[in-house]
Amino acid sequence: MARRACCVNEREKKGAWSSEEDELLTQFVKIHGEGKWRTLAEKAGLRRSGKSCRLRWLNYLRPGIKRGDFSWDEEELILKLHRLLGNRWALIAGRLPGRTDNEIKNYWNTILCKKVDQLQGQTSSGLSPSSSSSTIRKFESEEENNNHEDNNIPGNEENNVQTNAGIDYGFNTSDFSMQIGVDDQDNYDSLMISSMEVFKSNEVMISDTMNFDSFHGNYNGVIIGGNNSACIPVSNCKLENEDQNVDPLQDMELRKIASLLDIENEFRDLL
DNA sequence: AACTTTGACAACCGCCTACCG
DNA sequence: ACGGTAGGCGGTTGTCAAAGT
Repeated sequence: MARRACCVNEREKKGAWSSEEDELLTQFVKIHGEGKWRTLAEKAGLRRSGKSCRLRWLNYLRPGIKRGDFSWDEEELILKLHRLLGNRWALIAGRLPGRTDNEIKNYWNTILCKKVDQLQGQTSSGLSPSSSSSTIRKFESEEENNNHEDNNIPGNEENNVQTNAGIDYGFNTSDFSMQIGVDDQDNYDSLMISSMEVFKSNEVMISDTMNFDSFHGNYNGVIIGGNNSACIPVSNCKLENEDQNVDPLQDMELRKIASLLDIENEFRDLL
């Protein structure tokens, strides 16, 4: 269903928040609580969209937000979780107390992905061609994308479209690291997906919510790999004094993913 | 000193799902 | 069942300060 752009309002202010606006929002949330952001914005006299208020509160004004540099432990944990979860920043943030998904995403995009690239550069000689970053690319064009779409579940119609229990890996075709590693489009054995180099399964179920746009179904002999994860040395680490107050649903999902990928042992300390 | 480039990060945008009437 | 809204999420952009030339 097509949706109109929400919160389109000529009167709405955009751009950086002033300290006065921050104060207004903080006071109002303290009194009335979170939620109903649009009405909250109106009642507080803020010329901001509900979304903008929510974002500002969750990312900057909310109590307990940790600011400043990431510690080495946090960095390691992000690398490890990213390897497990891909770009699921909200899930990753759930494991780093005081850090927001936006902050982690920014940190990854500006710092960590470069480090990972460097690591891969140092170790690329030991990588299979399919797992080196050079083989990871965006779809070059809409046409190319459509070509894959046309071959959605190649030669496998009767086995196709096996959705499962809502497992959502959150990848999509705009994920820079996703590729279909096939020259011959009938050969999907080398299907490559970011961040899960060790993904080996005889029957991988991909849910409708995977946002692949063009890929749904069971794939035999799928190997999942990606430039973000290859050769990252991941030591077992835990944050010092880590508050383990983790959302049980997130916890379950982590377990589910690790189990599906058959990498529970590697991530045991996180689960 | 002036200009350009780069890095960091706050904020926005568009899409999605859940929920409600 | 359907349509509209709110909230959530990830990708992307805009902005500004620092670094480089």
